[in-house]
Amino acid sequence: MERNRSVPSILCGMPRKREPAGAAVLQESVTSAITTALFDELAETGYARTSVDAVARRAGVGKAAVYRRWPSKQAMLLDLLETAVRRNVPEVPDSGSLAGDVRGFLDVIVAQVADPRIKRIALDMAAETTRSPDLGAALRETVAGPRRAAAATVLSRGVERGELPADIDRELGLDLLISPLLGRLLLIGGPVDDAYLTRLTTVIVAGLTSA
Amino acid sequence: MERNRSVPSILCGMPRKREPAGAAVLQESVTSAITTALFDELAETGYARTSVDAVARRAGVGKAAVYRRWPSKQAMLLDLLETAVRRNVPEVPDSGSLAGDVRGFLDVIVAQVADPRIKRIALDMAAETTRSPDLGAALRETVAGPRRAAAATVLSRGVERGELPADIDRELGLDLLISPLLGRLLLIGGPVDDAYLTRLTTVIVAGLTSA
Amino acid sequence: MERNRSVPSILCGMPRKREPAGAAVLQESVTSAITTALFDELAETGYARTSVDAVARRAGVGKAAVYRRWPSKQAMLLDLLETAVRRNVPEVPDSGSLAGDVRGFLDVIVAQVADPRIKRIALDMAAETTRSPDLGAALRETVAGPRRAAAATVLSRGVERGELPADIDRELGLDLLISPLLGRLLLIGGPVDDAYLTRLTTVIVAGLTSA
Amino acid sequence: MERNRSVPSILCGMPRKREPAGAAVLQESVTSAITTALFDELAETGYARTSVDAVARRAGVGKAAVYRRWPSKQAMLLDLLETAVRRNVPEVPDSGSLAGDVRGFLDVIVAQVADPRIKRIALDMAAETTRSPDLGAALRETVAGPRRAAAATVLSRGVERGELPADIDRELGLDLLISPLLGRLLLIGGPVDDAYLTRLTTVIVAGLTSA
DNA sequence: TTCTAATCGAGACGGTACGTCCCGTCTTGCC
DNA sequence: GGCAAGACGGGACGTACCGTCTCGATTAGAA
Repeated sequence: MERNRSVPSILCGMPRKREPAGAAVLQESVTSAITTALFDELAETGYARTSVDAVARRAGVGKAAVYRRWPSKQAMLLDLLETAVRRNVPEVPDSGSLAGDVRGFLDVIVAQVADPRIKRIALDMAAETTRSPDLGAALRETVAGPRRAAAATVLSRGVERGELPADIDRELGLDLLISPLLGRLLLIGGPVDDAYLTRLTTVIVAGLTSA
Repeated sequence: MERNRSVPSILCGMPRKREPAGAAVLQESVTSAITTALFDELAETGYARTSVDAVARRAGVGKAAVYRRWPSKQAMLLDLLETAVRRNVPEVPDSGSLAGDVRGFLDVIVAQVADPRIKRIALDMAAETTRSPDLGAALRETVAGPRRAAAATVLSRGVERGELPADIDRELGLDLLISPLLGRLLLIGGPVDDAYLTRLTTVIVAGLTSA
Repeated sequence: MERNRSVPSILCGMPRKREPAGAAVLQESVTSAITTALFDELAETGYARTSVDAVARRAGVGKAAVYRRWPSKQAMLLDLLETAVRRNVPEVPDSGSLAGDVRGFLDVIVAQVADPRIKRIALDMAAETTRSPDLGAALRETVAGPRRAAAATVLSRGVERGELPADIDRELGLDLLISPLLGRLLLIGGPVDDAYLTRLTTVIVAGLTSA
Repeated sequence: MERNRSVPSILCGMPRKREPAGAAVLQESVTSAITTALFDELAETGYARTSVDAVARRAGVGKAAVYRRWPSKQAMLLDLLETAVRRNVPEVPDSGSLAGDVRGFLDVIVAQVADPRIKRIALDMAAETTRSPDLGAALRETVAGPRRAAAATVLSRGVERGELPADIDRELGLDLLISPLLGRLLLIGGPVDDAYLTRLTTVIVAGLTSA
């Protein structure tokens, strides 16, 4: 039942307790068949048009097997996003300079959103956030949290090195590191190539220094 | 028949040509009843859970009246967004300084996304963009276009005043003006108050100057 | 407005009185276009699937033009049946013998139901009769009445000639003349050729004589 | 799954084969709830105005449950008619005389058409027959067939007893037994009481004898 | 090993919404 | 006023999913 435990409790009606006596256990083969089918279905039809029926059919699995693992279509999607995103926890190596660290951080973000499926689900979830505050909180904790922590490290190193003032506005700094790139990647949609990242790094460093 | 003409052709099957002879005409009273009902329904139930049946019922209107105007639920929503967004074309007065113009521009964005319904629909549409490139193009033209134009004006004035280098990277400049705030408003979700905007203005100006 | 006068008042919500003063008049060309289109539509799609919209479209006529003439789809159909049926009022010439008259009467019935469209509408109307007693009465008066009158003439001549007893059961006699053939034509559906009619004439005469 | 098997294949898209493995099965309780609701609805509103929505609502059942059993409203109605009609297969006991057998046969017909719902559906189906030859064939086989067989028995017994000539025209004899009464019951609509049946028996016997 | 309980695929269940079609009425502008 | 065109409110059609529930058959832990 680790599966359901990985979904924040807000998102599940009630995570099963269980395993009392002569119990059976969710078969991993079934779980992974569903996961694969879901990813394929998402890639083909998109989130809004993905149906549980279709996923189960594609996985050669009964619908009940899906609902035994996740309490709803949304929870299933969310769990998927989280897993995919968790697989790539941002880890920004100390490059020795603020500019290097900033560029490293940007590269990590780009790498993570490179998969268009991630982009889709992320946007869908962001949209859903406006309806469900609980979901927003869950996402902020599991998805945004680790990323902001990594960004905070970049800022801290800058302060330690003396490249940034000690009283820098952390909140604004984090936004400056994350938002411009994320906004372009998810909302604006223009190309994000090496040159762009290089110039973006420059202006972010300038911005941070002035903050 | 301005109604359907206002929807980009990609979004409707085919905008009606019409008015051959003694023709009937979509009644404005019905259109506005539907629009009102749709906005109310969106506010109450959210995009995903808004049904055409419910909108028609609330408007005291037959379902056919809806489908006579828009070819699908999606097209209806989209047209709505466009209309709402078009009602508030950004107009940044010349404040005499780059910092003033930047702040003015940020204020306009905040004002437009203030209505949480706009925020919802905007995110839903952004999400849909990842599935339908045509839709993305339409949105970029009608929604993003005017905003980027306003931002471009801010940059131009800065160059004229000598506050910005003449060879400034326009693309990056526009992103810097738009993305950080939009990212926070739509994706990150923290508070955006006067103090935040003031500090954001500072770092943007710093960033632009260095670009 | 003779048109609507021909529909029994039971079938129309309220037959127009009209022609009071500076009145306009329904154009005969439109009426006949509708009639033709209706017949064609019936022949192609059948009663149940015939829609007023389709008839009007085929006639190149506005729907209102139809509803100006008949209060409902059903009334229109009924009026049509009545007209078609009235065009061919049964007229059984005195052949000089009971057997000859009976055969003549049967021939008239066969001729009238020969058109499969008449058969369809007749059955549809019979079916509708079970729901609407008023319609039943109207049909009995305008459709069945004249036919039973013609059959009654056959019986009367037989009595006059002395071929039938004077106290013959008229009701049963009429049924015997009409039902067997009508039942076969409309309900059973087997072939009705000359030989069949000859033999049927024989048994009907035998039956009548014994009544 | 006998339900769908009982519907002639012409009427259903394709009767389900089924029961491959641990399969689900249409629940009899639901089927009978639908059947009851349908009969009630027919009695109240009549065939043409009976809607699947209303039947499902009255049965406390989802619309899908109906469409899982029958492919269309029409097929459902037809299956119903067949079932109702099959429940009462005509069985004419040997009364020892032709007149007695004829009267017995007439009584059976009257009994079967006594339920006005049967009458309605029968006429509706007869009407539909003119549009769909396949339906006509199906009805002739399942509905008319057994009745004509029973009538044939009456004729055979008459021949055996020497009351009828051995070379009697069977086809015409069957028509004479069935059509007059059916015509009156379904098409003409006058009263059919004991006296009427008595006299009708007399003329039919006379007709048969002369055939 | 045997028992036993939760698993499995399959799919029926009550619902809700979809987008289409038609009914009979109403509206608009031309004649 | 009639006319063609067609929008109107209403409501049924048949389809597709949702999330739940029910079947036998299978499988795996506890006794």
